[in-house]
Amino acid sequence: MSRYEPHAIEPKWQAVWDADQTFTAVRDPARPKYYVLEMFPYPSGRIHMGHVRNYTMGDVVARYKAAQGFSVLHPMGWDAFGMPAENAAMERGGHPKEWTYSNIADMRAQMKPLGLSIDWSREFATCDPEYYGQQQSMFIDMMAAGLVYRKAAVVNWDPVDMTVLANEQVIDGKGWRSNAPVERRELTQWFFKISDYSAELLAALDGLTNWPEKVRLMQANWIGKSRGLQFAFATSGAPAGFDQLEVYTTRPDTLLGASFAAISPDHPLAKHLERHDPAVAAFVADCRRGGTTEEAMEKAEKRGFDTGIRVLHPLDATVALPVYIANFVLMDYGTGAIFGCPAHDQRDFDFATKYGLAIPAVFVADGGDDVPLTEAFVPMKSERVRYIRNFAGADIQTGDAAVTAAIAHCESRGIGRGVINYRLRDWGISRQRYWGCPIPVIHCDTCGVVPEARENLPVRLPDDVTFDIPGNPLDRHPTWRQCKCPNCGADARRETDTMDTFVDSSWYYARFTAPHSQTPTNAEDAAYWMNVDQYIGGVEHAILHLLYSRFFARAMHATGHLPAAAIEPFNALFTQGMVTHETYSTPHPDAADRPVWRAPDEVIRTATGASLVDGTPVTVGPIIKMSKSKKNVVDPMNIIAAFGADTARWFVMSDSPPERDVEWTASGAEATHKHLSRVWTLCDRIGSMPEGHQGTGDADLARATARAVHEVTQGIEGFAFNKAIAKLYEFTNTLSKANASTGAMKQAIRTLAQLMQPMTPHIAESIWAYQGGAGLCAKAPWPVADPALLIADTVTLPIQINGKRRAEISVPADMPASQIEKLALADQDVIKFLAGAPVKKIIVVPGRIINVVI
RNA sequence: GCCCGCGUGGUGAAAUGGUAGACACAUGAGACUUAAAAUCUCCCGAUCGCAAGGUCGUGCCGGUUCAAGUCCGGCCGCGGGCACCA
Repeated sequence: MSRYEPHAIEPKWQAVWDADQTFTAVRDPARPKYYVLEMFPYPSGRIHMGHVRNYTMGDVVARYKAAQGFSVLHPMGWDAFGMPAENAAMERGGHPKEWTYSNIADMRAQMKPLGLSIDWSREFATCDPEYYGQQQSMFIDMMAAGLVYRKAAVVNWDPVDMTVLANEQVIDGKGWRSNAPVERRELTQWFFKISDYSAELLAALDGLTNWPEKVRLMQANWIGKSRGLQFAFATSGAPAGFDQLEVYTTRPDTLLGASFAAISPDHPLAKHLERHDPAVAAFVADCRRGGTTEEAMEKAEKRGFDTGIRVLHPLDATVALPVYIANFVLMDYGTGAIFGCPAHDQRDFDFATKYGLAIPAVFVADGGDDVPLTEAFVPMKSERVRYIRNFAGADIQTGDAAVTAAIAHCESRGIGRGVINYRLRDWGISRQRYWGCPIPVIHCDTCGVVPEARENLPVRLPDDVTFDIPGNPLDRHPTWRQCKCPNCGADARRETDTMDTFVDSSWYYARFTAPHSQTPTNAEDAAYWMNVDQYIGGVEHAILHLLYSRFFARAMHATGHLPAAAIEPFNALFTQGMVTHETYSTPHPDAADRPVWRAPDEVIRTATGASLVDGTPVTVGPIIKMSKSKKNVVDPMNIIAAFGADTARWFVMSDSPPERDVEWTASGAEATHKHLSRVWTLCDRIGSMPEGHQGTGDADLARATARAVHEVTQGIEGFAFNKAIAKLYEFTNTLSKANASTGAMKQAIRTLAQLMQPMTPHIAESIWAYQGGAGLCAKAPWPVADPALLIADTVTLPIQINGKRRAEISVPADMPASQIEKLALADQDVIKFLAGAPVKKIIVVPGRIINVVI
């Protein structure tokens, strides 16, 4: 062995693993399986440090589990559909397909040098027709199972680009590309019936005990279960067919505070009135202007239109309430109609104030008076209230009990019923885009909307499209739309919407179990490999991707593509933190408030400050997620070129716990490289020890080795890679100072190589081979610590007097507490501190501590 | 507004209720060198002290306990998620 040269050893071992097919996943019924998956990347063309961290984590788990004897599946693929490819085509010309596949080739080439234990034979991209064809086939199955439907839905419409925009693409109410004011437009869209599964998706969260609590909570909030009363107002003056108005409320206890009713502009009654009354039409049209984004909603002033219709209060038929069309009432929650209780709901209060409606209070703060309100009184959890218009029971004080009593009371009087409502809405998957999976349906004038025939799948995207004009290229393609109805054979038109790319990523984990199957999945492979045992990715996917995947697994089970055991596809989830870096900037020559961002490799960083090469002072800014816009990115390729993959892998796993953000620093990367060099030198030194060398430290070294094995194993098992690495530092330091026999030293460094292998596989293989390890380190069984060696024979116990540490004694580990007590009280320091004071109590925690209380 | 999480040295961080700061980064001192780099060694929470050692110290205030970074209550600060959801 000479110097540590990662560039020599890393490609060498990668070639060895390739030739050996070390990481090819094999369905082996004799062994337990382990499926580890990292969220697959979008092929932007460059890998970044976040990828390195994510895939290294997965790789540590995969390599560790393989060493434990599991049959491991660790695949990689590409989430390859989506808008960036179309944007690139619009900006630079070219074709999304070429752009995407060339990016995939680039990124694969950047990932391979990391030495990840991936089974590349299972690789696919979601834009492969072999993949999206299977997706189309499942779409048709889901249609047959009643899980797909079409309905008109309101979308953000960019009138210049003639396209639907996602909410994120609407900035200040304008299209991000066209800068044109976005309109709300009603389009007929395809939906998945995820809401059928609301209750189940919520209830099953309880079983996901190996998911972060935070993610489960976010999903629960997203599904948004609420309990309330649904009842019908009797109307007067309403058009025929609208003699009842259904409303939903979570606060039936405030029913006596009703002063108006309001319906959504999209409510059937509003739509009916719109057709007959130009004033209503104008108001409703006005409501529809403006985007559907959060900001647009928040800024929108509450506005209403009095329809002239009245409803009778269900508890007091002498009270008639006006019915408004109101812009703040949502059609797709509850019934699209509400009763307004201004005294106890801020929105209703604002509305009532604006339109001069009554504000009758139902309750007041306990001890308070029924005085006119200046804002809605919404009691906090801790506040007690006194009902002044209580209809349901005598001494109801808390919200929940009041609601329960109110529901029971109303039900007993025949007014409505208690219902459970969910916030979760059906999943709209239509996108008016080219670069996505075509929705495999056909519009026929006689048969209506029918699924494409199976034998015609995949419905392929046409290659001859252009992006020089706005709109969906599939819409204006000269021939692609034309087809025959699979039902009657008449001329028909293809659907030109494509699917949301979240559909693609909702089942890729299942496809990895049989990536070349002629059906979406293969029963034996799915049964063997599912579920994903460990899923790893960013917390930004905590809601949508993971919820859609949970729904999709259920839908795949319902349509016979996954076993019942796989309806929760991810047994364990880990959400890793981001890779961050300092930001650097210099003043802008013209605009002082606008900094010029500087990349780390332009900046010379010292302990006290930073400057450019020419001496220009640089402002060191906050440590934030690496991003192109702030230029605070370090290209993994540069790090690999400078120090090798093992250094990059070790560094991203050390110091910070994996769920937290990790800051990339140049000094840290260098220090990691130095450490690996020291390990290399140590290996060299041990390798050149004379054969029969004897030392006095064999027993100590054996104990240190056992402890290292134990603690590194625990660290990896518990996703505490930073702690595992700290133990490896400790063990390396111990080993380099040890005075033991040649055989013991060699044994210890082979174990060190094995323990390092999940993190730094290349240097581990080199050490393993050099020190006479059998076969590949990657395939060697994980070391097991001898439990006898983990127990120390003597322990040092601190002695506290009244909780303050004053002395310590060393005793045999198995000494009984009574004897430790005597020894402690006989200790010179203890006697000095007691100064003759009587001992009230003495606590001996064996192996831990002694506390003397005086 | 609602729901969650987090506050420990100059820095990243450790710590089944039981010796706070393991491990590492940075800084400083030293060895080697003509010199530098590389490498190696040592110090490294604050404060008093020549030292031995003492006192204080995990955002702030209080509580439980023989013992609290850890448990409980109340503040302050930071971060995340959701949000006209009736």
